[in-house]
Amino acid sequence: MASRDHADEQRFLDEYNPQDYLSPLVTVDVAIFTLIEGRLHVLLVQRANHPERGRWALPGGFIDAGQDQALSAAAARKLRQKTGVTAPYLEQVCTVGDNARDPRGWSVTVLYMALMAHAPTAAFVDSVADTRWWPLADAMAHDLAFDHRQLLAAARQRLSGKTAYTVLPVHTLDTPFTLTQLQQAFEEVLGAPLEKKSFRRRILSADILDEVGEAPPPGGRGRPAALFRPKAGLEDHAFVRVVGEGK
Amino acid sequence: MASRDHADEQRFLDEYNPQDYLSPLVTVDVAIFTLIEGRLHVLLVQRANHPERGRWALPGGFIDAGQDQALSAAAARKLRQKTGVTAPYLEQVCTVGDNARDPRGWSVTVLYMALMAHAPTAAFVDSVADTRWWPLADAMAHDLAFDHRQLLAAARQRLSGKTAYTVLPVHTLDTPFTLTQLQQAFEEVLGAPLEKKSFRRRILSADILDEVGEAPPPGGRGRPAALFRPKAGLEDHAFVRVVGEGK
DNA sequence: CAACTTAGTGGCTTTATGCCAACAATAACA
DNA sequence: TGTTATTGTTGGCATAAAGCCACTAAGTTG
Repeated sequence: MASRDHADEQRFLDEYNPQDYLSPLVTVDVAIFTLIEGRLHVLLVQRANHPERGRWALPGGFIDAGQDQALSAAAARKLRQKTGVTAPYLEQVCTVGDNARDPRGWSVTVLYMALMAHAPTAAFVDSVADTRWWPLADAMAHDLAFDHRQLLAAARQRLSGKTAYTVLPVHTLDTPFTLTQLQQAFEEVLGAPLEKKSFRRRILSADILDEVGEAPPPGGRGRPAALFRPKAGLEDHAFVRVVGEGK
Repeated sequence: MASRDHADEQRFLDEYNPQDYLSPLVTVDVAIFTLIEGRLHVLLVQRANHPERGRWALPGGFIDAGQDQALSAAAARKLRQKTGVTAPYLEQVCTVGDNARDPRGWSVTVLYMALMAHAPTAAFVDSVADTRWWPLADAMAHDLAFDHRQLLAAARQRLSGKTAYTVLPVHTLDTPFTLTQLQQAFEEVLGAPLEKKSFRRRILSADILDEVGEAPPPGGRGRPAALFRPKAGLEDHAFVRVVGEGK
């Protein structure tokens, strides 16, 4: 009976033709964030094809059934094509699907968020046509393709939300970095100032950074600062309490 | 030029035929949790069709382009069909997609998690064929269809993770409830005992419940307990700190 | 060496939770 | 009508992690 059922299933699969069923369009989009001169930026691409040709949009597109083993691989591929980066911080944010967001009909997009340091990507991004880093506020104010404005807002919210109890902004910095730089990254992401002593105590007592030397002070003025490098596995670290509830 | 482009796009859309493009299969699955006699249960359905016929699986299936306006509507529909419940707590968990999870080829599933009280659903669920509440541990130990074991694990993890800083388990109880019942729901979800005083202080000072009377003690023994009903908007409440870090 | 600038710390306050013991309200029972 | 058992509720101090603010440290510039 089990084997009978198995033969049954085999026959079903042999006769199965994907063309017979109409699936929604499935895309993957990535909101790639970085810090440039201390400000949050997001990577946008000007659409070369219909629909919404000419509009700026999040990098993304269809899944390549031949190339992509899984959704996250598809997201990583899009990201690699636009930035050259192969191992960024990459996290799934959410999936949006309905019959109105794309003129072609029912469509589904899986949204990812990525973080990376700017310096190593700058040259590559410059070389990719119709692709550039936008200051986040400008991007949010702009009229993006499809529902990408909402997608961007969702990614941004995930970023700040998670920054409250993790060390996500680490991934937007070049290593090594100083604690002041890290704090500024947090402040930019959270959109609010943090208290120096509390911040340093929180980060240092979490034991997630290795001290790796000293940096000359920025602008040549002031005391040199200790440099740190993230320890392995720090993306898993979750604080028991949220940061920045004072004032 | 703008209108030229617009006409251009119109022509593109007129000529667009979805059949020309091969999209992955898209399904929506829902992990529906409830408490029965204090223990976490999940709703499973025995598959009536190939593939994986006869295996138990999470309720779910294809999007109905005619009926479903959006992904969340599709999830709500599946849930309504199996439980009769129209307004449960429903949250998107994640989306899994690859070329190996379904024998028919590249497939994507959007996983939702739902919470509901048991009593109002019991009769309806009983009346639906091939559908029943499984104790969570049994379900996890069972050989479910496709990758539903992993999906179930992901939903379960979201549930306990979020319970640490919200009041999610409220949605698994009939209203009104006592604080002891709520605490027991938390403990079952978290898999660890909580301290009575801390728990009560935390919940009460959050000001998210309305006191609505008194309940006779369970089993007729002991002091009667105050009854509470959740205030509107309590799903948004997030505590600044995680619960249950002691011992 | 004084003035300025940025990094880092001391130490007290505040907030939220952990912990444990006491107290309160009911039912069953002697 | 106590007495005991059972469950709900609260008091009060200890502890953990943050907030706050002033002060010290280590450089540069002139």
